[in-house]
Amino acid sequence: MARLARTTLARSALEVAPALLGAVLARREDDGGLTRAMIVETEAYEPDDPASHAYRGRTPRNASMFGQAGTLYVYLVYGIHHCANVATGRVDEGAAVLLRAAEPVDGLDRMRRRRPGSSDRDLCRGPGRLAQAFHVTWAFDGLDLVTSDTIWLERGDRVTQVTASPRVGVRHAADQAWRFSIEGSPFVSGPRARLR
DNA sequence: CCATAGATCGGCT
DNA sequence: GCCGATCTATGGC
Repeated sequence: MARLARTTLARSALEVAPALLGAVLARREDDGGLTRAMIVETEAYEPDDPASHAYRGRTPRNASMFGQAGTLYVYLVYGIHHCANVATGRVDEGAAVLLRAAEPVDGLDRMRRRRPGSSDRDLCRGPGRLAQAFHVTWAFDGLDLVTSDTIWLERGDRVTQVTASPRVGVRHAADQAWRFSIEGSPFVSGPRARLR
């Protein structure tokens, strides 16, 4: 499987977010096990975006958002869940795409082990679940998805059926339809399965 | 299916 | 102090 090129990620978050649909997130674990899932839902966070962690400038926490395109930005929400993002745009710009949900492809048994009781549909359905299924924590913050042999992105088939909708759980800029998902996929997250 | 509550803690106002 | 780019369990319809 061909890796996603850095040039693909070095565009605005609003361009990269829909482009990541259909791509595959892959992870090689210490024991050699492989985990893969096709991305079905993303959200864009731009530099001038009040909902973005980078909106008020660079801090130790969000530093990875300001790295080169392809840098992995991992943070903790609600004191419990980790979320995985891909830095986009130019160095020091502070833009990123949140990986919200994916359809499991390989390593389902590993994901199930990390998420006991979860249905296969729910293994990667939501940013916190996705991070847990892939065992992505703060230890992965700052890794380069373009060159890392631990976690990376692979090119996928072109996706034509894309739905745009408001981002989940954001208070500011709630009118922006900056959440992108593969239309009709049962692996998309959200309070309700219905979008639009 | 839908709504609500509780968990839990790092980072910033 | 306060508040999240969330998830799960539970209770109602």
